[in-house]
Amino acid sequence: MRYARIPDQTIRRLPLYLRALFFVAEQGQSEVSSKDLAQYVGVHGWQVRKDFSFFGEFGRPGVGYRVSWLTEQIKTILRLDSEKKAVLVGAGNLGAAVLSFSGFQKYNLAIVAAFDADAEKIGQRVSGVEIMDIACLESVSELGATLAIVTVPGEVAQDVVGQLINVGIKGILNFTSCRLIVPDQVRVTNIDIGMDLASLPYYI
Amino acid sequence: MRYARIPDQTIRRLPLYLRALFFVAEQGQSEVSSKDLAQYVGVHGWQVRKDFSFFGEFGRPGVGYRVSWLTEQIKTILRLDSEKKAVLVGAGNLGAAVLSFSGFQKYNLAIVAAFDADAEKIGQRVSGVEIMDIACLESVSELGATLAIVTVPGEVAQDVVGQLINVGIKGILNFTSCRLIVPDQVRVTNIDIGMDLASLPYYI
DNA sequence: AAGTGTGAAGCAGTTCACAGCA
DNA sequence: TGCTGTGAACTGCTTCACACTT
Repeated sequence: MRYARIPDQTIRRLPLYLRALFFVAEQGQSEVSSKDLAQYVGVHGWQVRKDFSFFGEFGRPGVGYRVSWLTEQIKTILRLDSEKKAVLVGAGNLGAAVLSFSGFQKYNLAIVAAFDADAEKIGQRVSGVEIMDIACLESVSELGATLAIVTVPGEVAQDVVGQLINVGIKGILNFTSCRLIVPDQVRVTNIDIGMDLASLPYYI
Repeated sequence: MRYARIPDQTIRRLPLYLRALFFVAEQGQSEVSSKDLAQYVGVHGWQVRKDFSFFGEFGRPGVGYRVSWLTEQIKTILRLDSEKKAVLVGAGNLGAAVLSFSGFQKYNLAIVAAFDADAEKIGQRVSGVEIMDIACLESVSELGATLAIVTVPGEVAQDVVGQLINVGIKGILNFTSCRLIVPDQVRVTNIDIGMDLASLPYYI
């Protein structure tokens, strides 16, 4: 099944497997079976094995998967084998909370700069990252950042995103409740806290 | 097609339609076509019509959908026609950012209390919500809250969630990077910022 | 003329069952 | 014996085409 077209759903599960592998490694395990890995992710063993089978033969029958090696494989597939740089735009409450978040490192991600329009905030440091003037957004290309986290007010989101694309940003994590219009080569992931909470009552 | 079993994917799109309807209403439109609504959500018109067809006949041929009426229908389906109460646990950076978020109201959601373990924070008010001692979590049942937002450190997440379920919480918005183990009647939505950002490099 | 509602076709992802390997 | 890898069956969602309504 190697080298076939990879189902989108499989790709979406890979980060979950990676997170589970971090957890398994912390427990001190060096081998893990598809069944155990599946349990941490909330799927079945056959789903795990099928997903991996699209990329090659990762495991050893009768034994399972070597945790460290599998981790590297998935990191490589997800392009997390080399460090990726991200910038944050909008250093309000939510932006500052994201800057203080320490969980990016294990994915080889680094926030290298933050931007805001508020003169009060410019020059200040939040969690070791200096807030720069949003008018200086062109410096993003020199920093080599390809990812952006957008935590600005909704009214300016589309405008900011247009500028980000101009300076070479290819992936956007959008915390505003606006649908962003971007060219095909740019990927957007939306996190809409209000909508996510509003999705729950249906199921209860 | 009315009264058939509703596809899960359809349910997941309903909050997106609702958000789009809020936007359309703000523009002052009172009617909207499936094609226009689809554009705001990023799907095709036939998808919108098919989704709505599971619930009944919502539109008028040649005209479109009445914005206000359709909004009410979707709110009813999603159980957002009456106010739902939520509590927040963990008033750190991220928790405070969520408390200051003003986008819950239009979904008929209200954060009625916040909890933290830090004695320094207890008694303080953040965005009009008083921080209470996490030891007093049982007061949640008196408040009538059924939803919870969990922004505590990962190490205590599972423990906190166990307590929340004991006091009647049925839906959880989980911001920690831990998989929560909950009974079948409890629904969890996970937001893992690190993992979400880590998903982007594959596509670029 | 414009736009909805839906049966049927097509496609993608999930699940199964089991052969094969350590 | 235990666990992986995978063709084949199955399931469910998406897409289409068009009859029907205003």
